[in-house]
Amino acid sequence: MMECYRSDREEECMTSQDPGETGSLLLDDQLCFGLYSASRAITSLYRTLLEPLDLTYPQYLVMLVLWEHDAQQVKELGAALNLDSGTLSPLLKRLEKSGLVTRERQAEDERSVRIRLTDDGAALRAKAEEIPPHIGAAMGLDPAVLTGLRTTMDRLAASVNTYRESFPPA
Amino acid sequence: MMECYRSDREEECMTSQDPGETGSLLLDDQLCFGLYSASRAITSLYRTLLEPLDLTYPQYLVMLVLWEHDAQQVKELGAALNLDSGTLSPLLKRLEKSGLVTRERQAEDERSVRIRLTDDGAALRAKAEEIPPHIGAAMGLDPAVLTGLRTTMDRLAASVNTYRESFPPA
DNA sequence: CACAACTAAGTTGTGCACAATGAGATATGG
DNA sequence: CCATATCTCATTGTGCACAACTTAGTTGTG
Repeated sequence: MMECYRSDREEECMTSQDPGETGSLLLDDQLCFGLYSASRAITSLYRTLLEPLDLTYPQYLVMLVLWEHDAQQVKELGAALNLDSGTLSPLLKRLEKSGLVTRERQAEDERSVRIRLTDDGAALRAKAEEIPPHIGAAMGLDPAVLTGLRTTMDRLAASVNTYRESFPPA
Repeated sequence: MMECYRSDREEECMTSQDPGETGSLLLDDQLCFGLYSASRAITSLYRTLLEPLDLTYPQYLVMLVLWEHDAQQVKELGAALNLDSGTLSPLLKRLEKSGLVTRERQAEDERSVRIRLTDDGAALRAKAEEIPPHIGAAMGLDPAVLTGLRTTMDRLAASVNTYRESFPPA
């Protein structure tokens, strides 16, 4: 896939020779597609690493948030991860069924549900400690590049979201 | 949430002052999560931009591949996009139902199915030309950074995939 | 107080991703 | 030749994402 693949009838390689062109249907998606591919590759690695913990990557993200700060509302988890209740509600039910969290309606505001780690959920943190080093090793980037990349990603997401929210421009 | 919250047993705030530290549960995911967020933000923008074309982002990617090179096998599309038939088969059926592609079994090898653009599918390219400029504007990165980022993403995906394929290391 | 506006969470429906499995076609070795 | 392995695609099942909608609770106003 990184080389130009031949179909059975023609060779139209060499399309990538137009570096200044950011508006073509060829080049446009090379960054977006690269990002999309990299994101899927990382999720795939997490799938392998998280299999012993019986967690998916989004579930692991929720656990990370809770390990940092227990007993949050669904709304707060959503704000932390940019996920809405349509994604979180079923995910949290699965975590509850796995015995890692509890879900209880708040007495003071019956609309909201507070998510708390169970003892098992809190204990799982120890096993999770083994994961970050693998991720670091897998990415194989030196810390400076890594830090810069994180900043760039944050800015990129912010910029893209701003653009989208003010769309259409008219 | 953007301030440092304490866990229930240690205070590991200020970890971002430890650039060599790639192994904590706090820091690890800041890059992976940033990537995941950026990828979703971009997909979300594509959703907005692609709505008039009645395409999803993965469908658009398939169309991009076909616009570059028509009449490919499912297997070839899969190689180009790193997607398997479990994802592509239903997606291609939806594109067929939309009238953008045709799917026909090859006579010379009854196992394979060749995907071809219809006239409508080929014509849609003109409308798609309007999309890349929006993406470029939304990302707001200068071309040099953009090119570097693309290279980094490719290397990252490759590195992560290599690591995952040779896992467990034993 | 009544009632509209708002909010938090859940539900429904669509469409990826991906593992696992299966069916049918083709290639290969004995 | 024929048994078996391999290949290509499709199917099934699970779990995100996300839009659109619903339900129930809360708040603000006249």
